[in-house]
Order: sequence, then C-alpha cells, then structure tokens
Amino acid sequence: MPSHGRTKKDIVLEFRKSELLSAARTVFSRKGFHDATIDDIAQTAGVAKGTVYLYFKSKQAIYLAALRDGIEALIGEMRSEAAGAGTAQDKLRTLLATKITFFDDHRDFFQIVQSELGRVETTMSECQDLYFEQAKIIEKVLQDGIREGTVQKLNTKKTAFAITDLTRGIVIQRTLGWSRTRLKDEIEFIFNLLWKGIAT
Amino acid sequence: MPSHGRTKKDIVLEFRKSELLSAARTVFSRKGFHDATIDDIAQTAGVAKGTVYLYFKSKQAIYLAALRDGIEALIGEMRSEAAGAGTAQDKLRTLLATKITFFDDHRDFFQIVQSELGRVETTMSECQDLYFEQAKIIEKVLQDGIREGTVQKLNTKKTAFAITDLTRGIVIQRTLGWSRTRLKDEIEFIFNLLWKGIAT
Amino acid sequence: MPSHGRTKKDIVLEFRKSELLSAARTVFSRKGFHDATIDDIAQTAGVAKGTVYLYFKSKQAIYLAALRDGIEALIGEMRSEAAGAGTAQDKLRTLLATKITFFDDHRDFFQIVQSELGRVETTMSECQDLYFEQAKIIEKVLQDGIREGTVQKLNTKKTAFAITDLTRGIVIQRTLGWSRTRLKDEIEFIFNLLWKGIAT
Amino acid sequence: MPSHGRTKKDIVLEFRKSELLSAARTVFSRKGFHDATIDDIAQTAGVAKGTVYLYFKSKQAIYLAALRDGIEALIGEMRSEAAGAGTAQDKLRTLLATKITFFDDHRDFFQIVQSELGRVETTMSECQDLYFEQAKIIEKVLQDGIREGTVQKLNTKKTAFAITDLTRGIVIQRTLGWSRTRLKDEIEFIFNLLWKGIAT
DNA sequence: AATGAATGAGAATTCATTCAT
DNA sequence: TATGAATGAATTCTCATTCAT
Repeated sequence: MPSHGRTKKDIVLEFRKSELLSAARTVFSRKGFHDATIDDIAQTAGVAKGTVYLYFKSKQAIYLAALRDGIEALIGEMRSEAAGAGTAQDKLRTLLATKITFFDDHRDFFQIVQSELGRVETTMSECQDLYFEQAKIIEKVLQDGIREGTVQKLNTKKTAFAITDLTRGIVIQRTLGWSRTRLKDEIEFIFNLLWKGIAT
Repeated sequence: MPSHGRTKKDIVLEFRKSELLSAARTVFSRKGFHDATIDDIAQTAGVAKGTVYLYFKSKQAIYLAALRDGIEALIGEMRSEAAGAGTAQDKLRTLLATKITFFDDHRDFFQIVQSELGRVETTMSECQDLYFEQAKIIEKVLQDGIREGTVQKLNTKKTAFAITDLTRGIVIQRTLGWSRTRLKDEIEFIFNLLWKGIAT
Repeated sequence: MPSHGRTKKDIVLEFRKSELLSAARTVFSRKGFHDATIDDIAQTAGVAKGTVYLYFKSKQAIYLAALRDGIEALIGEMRSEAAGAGTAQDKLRTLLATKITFFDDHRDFFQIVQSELGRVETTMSECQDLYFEQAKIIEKVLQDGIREGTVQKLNTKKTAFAITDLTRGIVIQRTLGWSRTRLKDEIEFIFNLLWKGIAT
Repeated sequence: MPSHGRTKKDIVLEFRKSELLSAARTVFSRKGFHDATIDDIAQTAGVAKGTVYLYFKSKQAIYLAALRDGIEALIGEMRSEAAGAGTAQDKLRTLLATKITFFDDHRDFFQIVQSELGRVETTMSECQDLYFEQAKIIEKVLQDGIREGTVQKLNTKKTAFAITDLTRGIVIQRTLGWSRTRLKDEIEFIFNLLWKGIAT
C-alpha cells in the first residue's frame, strides 16, 4: 500500500525521465538542437526511439526539460552557498566559483544554455523565470555587501547580470579551448576584475 | 570610360550580394541558422530561390558571409577609434560604446554571432581570426593604459575578453527586452564597473 | 525454435527488400536511372518515400542492388548449366538459350544493364566482377570445346564477349519490337551463326 | 543577290549549329544525357547559354540532332564503301572495319548511341530510320554474297543486326579499356568469327 | 544575334512523430 | 510498457528555359 501516489510507478518514471534527460543533455550539447536527432538521444539512453515519446511530448519538450533541469541544479547550489555565513565578498567569490565550476563540469549543459540565449522567439521564456532566479541570488548578496559597506551603491540588477556575463565569457573561452589557465586562477582573476576594476 | 574592370556589372553584382546579405542577416537573426530557409531569404530579398544560388554557393556560405561582413564592419569602426588620440581611459570608454552601439544598431547581426559562439564544431573558425582581431584592438588600448599608469598590470588578453563578455551581456539584455535603460547610461554603468570594480 | 538468427524479422526485412528491388527494377527499366524517382519506386512498391530509405542508403544503392541481384541470378543459372554433362556444343547452345531467355523474361533488368553498359564512369565497376564472371563461364565451355576438338583454337576471351554481344543484340531487337521471331528460332539462328559463320 | 535562299545567313547558321553539335557530342558522351548541362555545352562551344537556344529548341533537340548527325556521317561512309567494287567478303570486311573504326574514332558519339539504345520510350525513334538504313547497307552486301555463292542462304536482316552487335561489342570493350588489342587484329578476329564461325 | 541573370519546378534525402505489435 | 517500421512534410540545391538588354 503506497503511502503517497503510486510510488513505485512514479519512481520508475522519474528515473527513466532523468536518464533520458541525461542522454538528451549529452546529445544536445554535442550537436545543438537541430542536429541532434531523437534517435541519437534514444540510442544514447539505450532505449528505442518510440520510448522517448512515452516520457516526453516532443523534441522541444525534452530540450526544455533538459534546460530547466540544469538550471534548477545550478540554482540549488547557488542558493545553499548564498545562505551560509560569511562576508558578501566571500560569498560573491564563492558564487562566481560555483557558477564557473558548475558550467565547467557540465559543459554539455552550458552549451545548451549558450546556444539558446539570445534567440528571442525561443520558448526559452519558459525557463526565463529560473534564469532570473539565479540573478536574484547574486543580487541579494550584492545588497548585503552594500549594507555591510563593502560594496558600492550600484544598480544591483545590472551588476548581477554583468557577473553572469563574465562567468559565461570564462566558460566560453574554456569550452573553445582558448584558455588553458587553471580554473582556480581563472576565478581569482575574474573576481579581482569585478571587485577592483582595472584602474590603478 | 570605366576606370576599373566592368564597373556596371560589378556594381550590380556587389549590390545584389549586399541586398542578399542584408536579407540573410534579417532572416538568420530572426530564426537562427537552421530554421531559416533559403526561401525565406530569397523572399525577403524579393528574388527567387534559385537566384540566391547565383550569388552564394550554399546556405552555409551566405551565413558565413553575413557573419564576416558584420565583424569586419565592427572591426573597422573599432580600429579607427583606437587609432585616434586620447587617454586609454577615454579610448576604452569609446570602444565599449562603439561595440555596444554597433550591436544595438545591428541586432540582427548580433543575434547571428551570439547563436554561433560556443558551438565548437561550427565553421565559425573561419571567422575566428576576425574575432581575435577585435580582442587585440582592446588589448592594445589596455597596454597603453598600463604604460600610462592608469591601468593595473593585469592579463590584458583575459581582460579584453572580459570586456567583450560585458558588452555581449548588455546587448543580450536589451535584445530580450530585459533592460530599458538609455544606451548612454548603460555604457556609463558598464564602463564604471569595469574601471573601478564594485568594491568601495 | 528459430534455427538461425531472428527469423521473423529477417524474413520480413528480406521480403521488403526484394519487393522494393522488384519495384526498382520495374521503374528503372521503364525510365532509366535519372528519370526514375524514388517516389516512383516507393509508389510502385506501395510504400512511402521514406520507407525506401529504411532499406537502401540512396538511389544509387537501390540501383546497384537491383543490378547485382539480377546478374547474380543469371550467373547462377549459367553456372549450373555449364556444370552439367554434355558436349561443348550442346552446352554452348544451352548457355546462349539461357542468357537470351533470362533477359527476355526479365526485360526490365535487361534494360538496366543495357543503359549502364558503356557509361565508363558509372559505379558499374562494382558489378564488373559479376560481369566478367559470366564471361568466364562461357570461356570455360569454349576451352572444353577446343580440348574436345570441336572448337577452333581461338581467343576464348574475345569470343566469350562476342557471344555476350550477340545475345544482347537479340534481346535489344526483341525489346524494341524489331523482331517477332519465336524465341526458339532466334536462339537457333544465332547459335548457327556463331558455330558455322556465314560463309558457305 | 543570293542564288538559292539566304546563303550567307544560312551558312553561318549551319556553321554555328555544327559547332554546337560538336560541343554537344563531346559533352553528352562524357557525361551522358542527364548529367550534361546546357551550360557545359555552351561553354565547350564558347558561347553563352542563351545562344544555344537560338539554334536548338531544347536540350532534347540538341541531343537528337547530335545523334542524327553522327549516324548520317557513318551511313555516308558505309554507303560509299558498299558501292565500290569487290567481292562480298571484301566488302563485308571493309564495312566491319569502317564501323569499328568510325566508332573508335568517335567514341563520344558511340557513347551517345550506346546509352540510348534499348531505352524504348526515347525519342530515339526519330533516329530509328537512320539506324535501319545502316542495317540495310549490310544486308545488301550479304545478299550479293548469297548471289555470288560465297555466303549461305540465311536471314540477312538478322545477320545484319548480328554484325552490328558484334561491332558494338568490340567498341564497348575498347571504350571500357577491357581490350588492348590493335584495332586491325580486332577487326580481323571478329570478321573471321563471323565468316567461319567457331566450329572446326 | 548574343548574352547571362533570373526563375521555379523538381528531386534526393532527413527525421519528428505515430501506431500496430 | 517498449519497440522500431512506416510515414510524409520539409529543405537544400540544380538546371532547363526565358527574356530584358
């Protein structure tokens, strides 16, 4: 007698879905949305083409699910980091490190986000909330810093986005093989730039 | 008396090409590479499908041409800016303004660049040189600044890319309608961030 | 208890393939390689266009398969004939009859062979081996005849090809409706020509 | 005041036509009907695409004209040979030699004939008369031979075709590079085969 | 007469999606 | 549930033919 819903079935379903999402992420990141085929994903997941449609309504649907999935994971990490103790400066450095490291570890996912960002008409809008969520976490830390007096009074929203941009830039360079710097140094560099600017 | 070559024919050809490129830019930016069809481009340019192939060898070829075209224009502007007189600080501000304004004026082109960056296997590589060119212009200004003593001794290459990233971020936000700030203020904000950082 | 592999599936696959090949033969023979469309073949076979591609990689591939298929069948028949007992003269007459009858029965196939022969650059080369195979069977019989003393010492290879040519000629004439002679007489005539020549 | 028709104009027209036909023959023989493009022919002839259409109604029309042109030339040669003095045997040998040599010299033309023969629905029928014409020349020589008593009483029409087939076979083998024998020997071999057969 | 730019019908091929087993 | 065969819409690219110059 299952205590909540049809547990057994649900768990299996959830499991299958996540396996498919993982395969989807791999494939989409390697080939991009269009060049990826449902068959690619199915084979990568070790199932038949038809099976994919038992769990997702369409190619678009898997894509979006994969996107949402990844962003949620990232937000989760960021949230717990931001919630801990420490100065705003430390938190900021940590958040930066988290984002960069996360994307560096999940380049497949990053590629997906990357290739869609900027495409206006995309159904990306469905993930937009999650995207903003992330910015808000950074914003809050910035506001803490302002309150602490360690951060200037500036437009926190714009700054939060700027931080996101810097992060993305780092990862792009690494993805394209344009940078071979150690991740730690990369983070340190970008944090310093952000914190102190380039002026003497 | 034609001064060079078959002026008449060449001019028409150049004109047609640029008309097609313009149409291509519009369509590619609206739909992305894959969803754009040659027919879309042809219709936008007001010609028949076959005509497109008189001027470009393939869909890929138009795409690349559109890309190269835009980047070259941007580099041209940046180069003349960097060549002028003024402090490094002023030049940097101007370059920033130029890039942002350029993309803001050519959002269609921006979208194209944007959607390709990060996709490793793309033939983007053919445009890569142009891309680096741009970074070098910024780098040189940074080095001037270091020599002047107004800019810290830092990794100019990484910084140049960071500046590019900040620029891109601004334009994305505007493109997606996430920011309604006046362009001038946008530029001022990002320049300050870059120059002084966020710390007090 | 399936004795070898997945019988069911394999049989269906083989069956479909042969149905498609049959349709292909019909269409190719009627229209030639270029004027035949995949859609023609699909419709003739009673399937959708896409289905054809489940069984053959390309138009070229079906074409070649159809060709190979037919030649193999012919060679099979010829081989068993040549292996039997009898004088070289009898065997020769039989082989001649076999070839003519085979092509007469499979005019569609004949047309295919015919339209490709002589086109140098064709991938026909892939079938060339099979083609020579056929000539060798005839050659061997000629050599037997020479050993028996019933056939002159002559260039067996050239003669084998000449026999093939005579065969082809007969079939062409029948195909084009230029000859209404009974097949049996046709064979007899050509055999006599070959055997005794035209001189008194 | 031109004596018959507009001589000047007609001559130029005829000249252009024959130049185009020559180009057409070259191209068609190299690529076959379908893979040859009007542009290929135009370029080979050194004129612009549109010009071709001033002299021929369609691609098909050039093709047919090229065919007819060649066959007429061949018939011309054969006719004068057959008209001369000599035994039927000599004439036959000469005709055989003429055909083989003609095709060997005009492999381009041969390829064209070859690639169309056997394709029933072709408008080839327009050239059919010329084709039969040729057979008739041979037939007549055979009939002379019968009258002379040097040739058996046999179906001259069928034999005429058989001779054509043997001819074609030789040329195909040479075209495909399957035979490297000297032309003279090739002719001698095939004539002997025809004259005396293969039996001892 | 000659040109060659423009046209658009047409064909091969791919792949998301469906559905009978 | 899972499968994978079948479908057919959609897309790129080619080229015979036309026609304004």
